[in-house]
Amino acid sequence: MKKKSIVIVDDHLLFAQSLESLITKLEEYEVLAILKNGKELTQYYMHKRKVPDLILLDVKMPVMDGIQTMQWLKENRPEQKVLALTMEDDEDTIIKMLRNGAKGYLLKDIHPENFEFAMKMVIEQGFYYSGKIENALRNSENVDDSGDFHERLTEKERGFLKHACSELTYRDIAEEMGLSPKTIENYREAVFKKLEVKTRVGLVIYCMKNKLIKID
Amino acid sequence: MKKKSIVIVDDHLLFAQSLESLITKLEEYEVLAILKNGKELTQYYMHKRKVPDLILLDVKMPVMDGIQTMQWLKENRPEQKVLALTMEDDEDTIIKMLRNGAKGYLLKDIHPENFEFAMKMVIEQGFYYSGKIENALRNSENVDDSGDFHERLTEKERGFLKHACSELTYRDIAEEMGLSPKTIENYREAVFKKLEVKTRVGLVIYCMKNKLIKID
DNA sequence: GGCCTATAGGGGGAAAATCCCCTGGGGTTA
DNA sequence: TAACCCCAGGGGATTTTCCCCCTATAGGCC
Repeated sequence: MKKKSIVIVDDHLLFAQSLESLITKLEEYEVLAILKNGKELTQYYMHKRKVPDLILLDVKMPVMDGIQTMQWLKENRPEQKVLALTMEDDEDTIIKMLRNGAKGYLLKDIHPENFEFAMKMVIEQGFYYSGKIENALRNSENVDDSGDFHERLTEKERGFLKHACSELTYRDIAEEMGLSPKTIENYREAVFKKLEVKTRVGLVIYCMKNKLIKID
Repeated sequence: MKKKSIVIVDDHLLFAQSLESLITKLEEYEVLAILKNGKELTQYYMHKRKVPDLILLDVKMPVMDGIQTMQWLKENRPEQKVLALTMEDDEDTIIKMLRNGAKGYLLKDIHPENFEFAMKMVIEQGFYYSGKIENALRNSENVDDSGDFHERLTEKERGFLKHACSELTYRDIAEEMGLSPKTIENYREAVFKKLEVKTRVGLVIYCMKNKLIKID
C-alpha cells in the first residue's frame, strides 16, 4: 500500500518535528514537509512540489495564520484535505476553520490514537467530526451569524481602538492621534454601535475576545 | 552508556507522545512516563517510581500548572532537574519558573537540535540558558520585584473584580453583590491601589494579562 | 489596651464618559 | 444629481468614574 503523504504547517518546530516522528512511526504515512506558516505553504505549492494527501494545519501562527491559510486554500486548492490542529478550543475559531473548508478539527490534547483515526477519516472519508465540533456547529446554526462586527470598522476607527484599550482618556487619545476630542468622540460612538458595546470596558473586552489587540 | 531517563509532564497528549517519539529516536534517552499535570507527577513520586534524570515540564496545564509544580518540587525534590517547556514566552512566567528552580526554559518553537542540546546541558551541566532567558533575567533584576499584586486582594475585592470586568456600572455591581454603591467604591479604590491601575479599563487589562478572569 | 485590617457605609466634588443633537467638506456610487 | 459614507468638528446635558475626606464594627495580634 502506498504511503499517505502529509505536510505539517506549524510554527512550533519542536512540536512539528515531534509530530513527524510520531506520524512516521505509524508506517502508513510519510511527512513531505514541515512548514512554519501559511506563507510557506503557498510557496510550497508554487514550487510545484508534490501535493500532499493531507495538510495538518495549525491555527495560531505568525505571518499567515490558519484562517488566512484556509481562505487561500479555498481559493486556490479547494480540493486539498486539511485537518486543523490547535491548542485553541475557541468555538468561533473552529467554526471559521470549518466554514473555510477544513475537513476536521483537533485539539492538540487529543489522544494519539484518535489523532490517527482522524487522519485516516479525513483522507479516506473526507471528514472527521469530534463531539466538540458538533457542538460548535450546532451552536453556530442557532446564532444569527452576523459575522465579525469589527470587520466593518474604518481605518480611523481601528486606530482609535488601539488607543482605547489603555488607560488613556479620550482627551489623551485625541492628542495622540492629533485630532479634536470631539472627533474621537465620534469614533467612540460609531465603534460602540458597530461592535454593539455600551461602555469602554465592554469595548476592551470585545477587543480581547477577538484578539484585536495584543497584550504584552 | 546508560540512557538518560526523562518524564514528560504536559496536558497536550498529542504533543507529549510526539515528543516521546522524537526523544526516543535520539537513542541516548528513554521516556519513563508521560503525565498530564503536576498532580500526576506528585503521584508518580509517591509510588516510588524511578526518579528521572530530567523532567520536561509544561507551564500551562489544568489541575496543577507548571509554577505550582515547580513550587512543589522545590519543597519535595529540590535536586530534580527540570527543563520548562512552553508556548508562553511571557517573561514573568519564565522568571517565576526559574526562580522556583527550573534549570532551563524552552519555547516549543525551538529547533529540535537546540532542544537536544538543552536537555544535554541541563542533565550534564545543570543549567541551560538561551538568549531570551538572559534577557528576562536581566530585566527582572532591574524591576523591583513586588510579585503578583493581585495575591494581596481580599475575597470581597476579588468578587468585585469579576463584576468589574463587564459592562456593569458600579451601581449595578453594588446591586449584584447586595452592597451599597459606596462600599463598592471602597473596593474599587483599594483594588486600583493594589493593582496600580488608574482607570477601570486599566483594571480590565490587568485582569486579562494575568488571566484573573476567563473570557468566553 | 493600642494597632492593624477587612468589612460596610457615607459626603462632596472634579473629571471623564456617555448620549443626544448639529454643520460642513470630500468622495463614491446608484 | 442625489444619496450615502467617511472624516473632522462642535453644543449641551446626564451619568459614571474617580478621588479625596470621614465613621463605625468586628477580629486578630502584640
